[in-house]
Amino acid sequence: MKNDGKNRLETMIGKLKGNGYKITPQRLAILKILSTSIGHPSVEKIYEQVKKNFPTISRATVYKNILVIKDLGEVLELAFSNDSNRYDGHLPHPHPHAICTECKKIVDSELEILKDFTQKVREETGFRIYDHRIDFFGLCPDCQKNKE
Amino acid sequence: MKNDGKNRLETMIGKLKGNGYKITPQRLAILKILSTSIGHPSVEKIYEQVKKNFPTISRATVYKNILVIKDLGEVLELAFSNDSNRYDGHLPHPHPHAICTECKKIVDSELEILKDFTQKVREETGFRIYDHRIDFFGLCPDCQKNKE
DNA sequence: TCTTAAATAATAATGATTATCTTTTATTTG
DNA sequence: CAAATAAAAGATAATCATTATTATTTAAGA
Repeated sequence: MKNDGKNRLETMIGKLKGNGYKITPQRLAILKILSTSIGHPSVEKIYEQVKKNFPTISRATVYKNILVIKDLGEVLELAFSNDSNRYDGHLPHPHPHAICTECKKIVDSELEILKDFTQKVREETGFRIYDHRIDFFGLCPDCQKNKE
Repeated sequence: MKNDGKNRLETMIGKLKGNGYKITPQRLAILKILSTSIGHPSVEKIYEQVKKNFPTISRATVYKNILVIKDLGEVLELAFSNDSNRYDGHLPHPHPHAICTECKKIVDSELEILKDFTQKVREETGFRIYDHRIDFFGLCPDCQKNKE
């Protein structure tokens, strides 16, 4: 059973309060976006969104809030070297993604064989593994159509 | 049967010549390092190495050469957002890696189930997939020992 | 050997993210 | 409820790997 945005938001707020963080209006606005977005927004996207209600907000505020929420394990950061980071506050645990190289869309994936996979890597390399990053790159259905 | 460094080097040189690129001493030195290293060196590591024989070499030369070789598909680039890129000229096709978060060691992995994995993502998302990036993060055996 | 397009080397520019610092504000406590 | 204070916001500067630029040098074919 997946958490809906409401529950995610409450979880996030609870975690922040429990760790002594204040709930400011700007922070709340950022939390709302992170908890409800399934499109893996960038800082810029979040900034533009929040700006509608808080015209004086600074990009730095968005960055700092995301850092706090990330450190509490409530948002997954997908960092790219040549593009801005993208954030998933809806499914904050590592999971595979399909990334469209054309429109930069990012789609979640849930794969059962992932556990076997991790176990195999463990056996093969002797690493103690505690995180992963699995991205598949290609064309999403929309962009495939547009290329015809 | 894996290519040894020698064969890899010859393959790279052939591809460069075949595409009208000149073989300069600096370029050759970079090719040699890329073709023989199994440790996934960074630009800085390559730069320091080449500098021993070519004290006046510029970092820009290393960057530009890697770009050329990468565009010819002869080196795999592993880009990180908070760390320098790392390069694999030994196995230039996408494959899973185990990355030590302590010492930054990068170990190759060959996994058979990868094909099933990719097929599953294809079915699940409708993407036309042509590339992937699979990283497992953790502690390598050496760093596990040092933590005891 | 000469020619010329490409490569090198030095340096400036880029751009996302982080750091710094002052002002403002959420929350606690008397 | 007001005052105190620690944290957050906002503005702006700094960072740092990578890319772009430009003048000089050089590999390789004629």
